[in-house]
Amino acid sequence: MTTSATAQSPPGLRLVDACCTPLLREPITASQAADLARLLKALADPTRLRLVSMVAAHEGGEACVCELTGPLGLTQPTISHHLKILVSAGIFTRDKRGVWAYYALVPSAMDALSAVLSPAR
Amino acid sequence: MTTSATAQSPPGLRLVDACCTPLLREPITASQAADLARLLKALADPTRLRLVSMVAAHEGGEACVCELTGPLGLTQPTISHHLKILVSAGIFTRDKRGVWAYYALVPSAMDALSAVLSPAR
DNA sequence: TCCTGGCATAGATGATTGTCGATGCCCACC
DNA sequence: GGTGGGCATCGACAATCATCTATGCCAGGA
Repeated sequence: MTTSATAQSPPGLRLVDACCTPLLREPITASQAADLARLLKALADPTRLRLVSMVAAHEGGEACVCELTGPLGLTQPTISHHLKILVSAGIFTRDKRGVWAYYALVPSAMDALSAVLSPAR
Repeated sequence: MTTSATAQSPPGLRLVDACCTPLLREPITASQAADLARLLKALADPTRLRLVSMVAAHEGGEACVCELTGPLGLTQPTISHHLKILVSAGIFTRDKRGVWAYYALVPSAMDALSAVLSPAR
């Protein structure tokens, strides 16, 4: 049984707030800009982009920390730190099974982000 | 005649590099991650997001600095600084006409970014 | 030619961030 | 109950960043 734990914030909530306002259609408000900037800031790092890419492409769509530390050439605490940021932003989910912590992508996250940034139709 | 000036880097070049690699399809390389992170970092700021939104929604798709300083409540040098970052990232173009400098969105920029972030089809 | 106004640059400063080593927690297995 | 390993947290440090004030540059009008 999967005991999901340590939900630091409603997953993807501020994402929904930032979403659905086309960005290029009309001037966004200050708070909308702040929310969207928080989400983009979580992605605007080479290590975190590689984490997203590796987890998404991994078999089963999930991976544990021990599988991510090696290829990136960074220490385990650093990887854990980046993963925490991605979870807080609503991009990743964390599922602790036994000793291992499995991280997986929230599909709607990248979907919504892509929609906000795409030119208004 | 529009005398475009101060092209600090090939506009949108590193954007094309980062583009066309779906991110979620297969693990991206370190240099691809660095390029994409540079682009995202240029957008991951509330002020710059509002600038993008305001310019895109402005009539004619362009705006001069004097039209952007007021609504944001920041000083003119700060706005110029953010605009320079957006131009360097290939997101904005700069066109100096007489005393005024007009900034406009590079359409393909947000297009490409949105495509990279969208789930692989 | 001398102002005036729009914009860019320079230098400084406080805040945020990415990374590390050290350590603590918790689960599973002897 | 003790032990080992996977992972998170803590504290520190260097680097980057967003913002400001002061100043310089340049085009257009008096």
